[in-house]
Amino acid sequence: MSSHAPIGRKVTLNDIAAGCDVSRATVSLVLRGSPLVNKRTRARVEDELRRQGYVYNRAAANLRRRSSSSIALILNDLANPFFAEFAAGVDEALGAAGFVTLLGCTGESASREQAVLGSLLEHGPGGIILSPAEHSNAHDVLAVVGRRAPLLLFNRELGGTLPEFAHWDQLMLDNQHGARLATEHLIARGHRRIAFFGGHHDSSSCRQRHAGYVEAMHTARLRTEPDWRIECAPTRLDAAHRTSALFDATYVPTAAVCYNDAVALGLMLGLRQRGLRPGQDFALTGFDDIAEAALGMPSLTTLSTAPHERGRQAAQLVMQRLQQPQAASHQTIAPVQLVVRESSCPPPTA
Amino acid sequence: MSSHAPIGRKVTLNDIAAGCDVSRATVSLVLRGSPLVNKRTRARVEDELRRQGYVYNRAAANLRRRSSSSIALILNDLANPFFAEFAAGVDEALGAAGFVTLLGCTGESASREQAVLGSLLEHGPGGIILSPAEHSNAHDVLAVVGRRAPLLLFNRELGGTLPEFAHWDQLMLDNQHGARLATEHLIARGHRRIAFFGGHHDSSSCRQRHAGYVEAMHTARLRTEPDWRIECAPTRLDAAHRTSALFDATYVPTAAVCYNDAVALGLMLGLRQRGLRPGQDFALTGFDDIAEAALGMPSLTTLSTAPHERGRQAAQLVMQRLQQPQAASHQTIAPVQLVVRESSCPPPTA
DNA sequence: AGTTACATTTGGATCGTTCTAATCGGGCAA
DNA sequence: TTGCCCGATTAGAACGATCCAAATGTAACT
Repeated sequence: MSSHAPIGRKVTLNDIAAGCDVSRATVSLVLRGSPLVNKRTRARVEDELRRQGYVYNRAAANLRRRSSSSIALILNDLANPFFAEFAAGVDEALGAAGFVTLLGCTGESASREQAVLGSLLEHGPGGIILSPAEHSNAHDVLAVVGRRAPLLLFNRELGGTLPEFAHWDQLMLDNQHGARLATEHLIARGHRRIAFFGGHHDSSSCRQRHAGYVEAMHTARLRTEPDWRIECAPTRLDAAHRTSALFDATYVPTAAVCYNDAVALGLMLGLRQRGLRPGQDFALTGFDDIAEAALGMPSLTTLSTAPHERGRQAAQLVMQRLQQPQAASHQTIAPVQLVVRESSCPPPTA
Repeated sequence: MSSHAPIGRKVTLNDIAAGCDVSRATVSLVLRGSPLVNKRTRARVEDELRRQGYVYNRAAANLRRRSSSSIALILNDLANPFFAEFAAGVDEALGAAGFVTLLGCTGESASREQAVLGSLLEHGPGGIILSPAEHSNAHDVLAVVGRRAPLLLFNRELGGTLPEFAHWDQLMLDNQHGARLATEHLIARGHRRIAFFGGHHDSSSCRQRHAGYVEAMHTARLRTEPDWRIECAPTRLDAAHRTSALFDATYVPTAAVCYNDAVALGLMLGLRQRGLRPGQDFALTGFDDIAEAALGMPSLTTLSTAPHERGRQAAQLVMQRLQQPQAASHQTIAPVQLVVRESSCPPPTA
C-alpha cells in the first residue's frame, strides 16, 4: 500500500451550512435538487455555494450511499487506434451519464491485467469493461473480480471455461460473418486461390475470422490449402516480413483475406518490396477500417467496426447492467460492414 | 447530480475483525504493514482477509486521510495516435506508483473541457494533466480548477493570460527547434523554396513550429513568401485537399515543412493525385513520428517526440509536484529528434 | 382554543477507513 | 508490594456526505 498525496483544505457542507445559517442536511437537499426545500433558502444556499467555491465530494457521497459513479475500462493496447477510438467512445457515453472512466492498460500482459484489475477494484467501480490481454483466462479474472462488480467482456473471449455462476456480459464483433463477407467478395471478383493472412492461432478473434473465411470457401466449393494460412503478429512490421510465405505455397494465391488492417497494410508493403502492386497484381482485404485504410495507396477494402460507436455501446451495456443487476447475462454481437475500396481487384489473369 | 449504481454487500474491516477476534484498528494496521502488530496476529488476520475475499476501500481511506490516489488525465483528442500513446505512457507510470488514471476526453471543445474538469474534480484527483482543447483559455480553466489540484499543462499553451498566483507546471515539446531542424535539413539538401504546410494559425504549437521554420530560413538568408504558408486542419483529409494551394504560389516551392505527420501523409496523397512522386519530385517533412511514418511509401522524414515516454514524464512531473506542493512551478521542454527518411529528397533540378 | 394538515428543516446515526490516546498484561528493578 | 517500561492492542472520534425519524412553524378547520 503506497503513500499518497495530501490535499489542501476543502470547503465542505458544514462550511456552507454555517455560512448561511441552515443545517448540513438542508444544503445536501439543495445540492441534489430536492423539491422539499423552500425557494428562498435554496437561493441563499446556492449563493453561498458559489461564494465559497464549493465542490461536491463524490467519494464521500458514494461511501454513504454505497453507490459508485465510476466504471473501469481495462484495455490490452491503447496505442492501437482501434482501442483508442473505442476508449474515446466509452468515455463519451459514460461522461454524458455522469460516470467517470477509470483507465487501465495491460499491454497484453495477463499478469499486469491481474494487477490492474486489483488496483482498480479498490476504487470501487460500479462496473468493468475489459478487453482481455492475449493469454488472460477466465479463472484468474474471476478470482480477482468475483462478484464485486459486473463485467463486460469486449472484443476477445477469455481462455479457459468460466464457472456457472459468473454471468458476464459480452460485446463481440461479428468476426466470422465479416471475414465471410470479405472472402465472398473476393470470390465474386473472380479469385479462386485465396489465403488467410496474419493473426495468432490462439486469439479467439483470429479463429473466428478464419472460420468465416473457411465457411465462404467451402460454400463456394473452393479448396483451402494448409499453407494458405499464414500466422504472424498483428502488426504491420511482422506482416511485411511474412509476405514471402504467401509465395512459397504450393499453389500461389492471387488474393488474401487479412486478419486486420495493420496486417493488410504490412502485406501491401511486403508486396511492393517484391515488385508487386497491391490492388493490381494481388488483391487483399483488411479488418477494422482504421483511419489509414481509406487513404492508403491503394485504399483498402475492409470491414468497418465503428470502434467509437462500439465504445458508446459498451458503456450503454454496462450502465444497463447496473440498473438490472439480476437480469440474465447478455451477449451482444456487433455487426460489421464491408467497405469495398481499391485493394480488392480481380485476379490479373481474369 | 445524476443517480448512480448501487453496490452489493462488501466485506469490511469490521467483518475481518469479527472473524478473527481482533479490533478493527489492528486489521487496519496489518493492511498497512505496520511493524507494531505481532507476527502471530498478523498471520491470523491475513488468513482471514484471504478467506473472506476482502478488498481495500480506497475511497473510504482517502476520505479519512484526506489524500488522493488518482490523477485526472484530460485530453483533447484520444483518437489521435499521438495522444493515445501519451495516455498509455501516463497510465503506465501512474499505475506503477499506485495511482489510478481518471480519463476525460474533450474532443477539442472548450465547453466540454469545462464540464469534464468539473466532473473529474468531484472525484478529488490529486493532480491534473491537461492537454487543452483548441480554444480553451486560462481564465476559464482557472475558474473551475482554482487551487483544488495542481495542474500540468501538456502540449499546448492556454489562450489568455494566466493570473500571477496560478503557478501551473508545463510540459511542452520543443516545437520551434524541431521545425528549425527539419527546415535546416531541407536547406542542406539543396532546397531554396520551402513552404510551411498545414496547422491552424491560432494553435500555439503551430505558431512555434512556424517560428522555427522562419528562423532557419532567415538564418540561411532565404526568403519566405506569404503564400508559402498554407493553413489547413491537422488531418490527412484536409491536407490532401489543400495541396493545390502549394502550386498556386507565385514561386512554386520544391519542398514543404509540414505541421505534423498527419498533414504530411495527406500532402503525399495530394501530390500523387497531381502526378507528383513525394520523395522524388517534391520533398517534405512531418512532425510526431507516428507509427505510419516509418512504413509509408516513401517513408517520412519527421521529428520524433516519443509520446509514450512523454506520458511517463508527465506522470512523473505531477507526482513530483504532489510531493512538493510549494515548489516553484516548472516548465519542461522535451527535446525532439530529427529522423531522416526517404521523403526529404534533394530538389529534382539539383 | 384545540386539532389536524402540510411544508420545511434538522439532529444524529451511518458508510469504511485512519488516527490519537488510552489500555492491557507482564517482566523487571527498587 | 509498588512503580515503570514496553510491546501489542483497542475504543472512539474523526473524514464529508446521506438518510431517517422527528421537530418546527404556519395555516386551516372544527
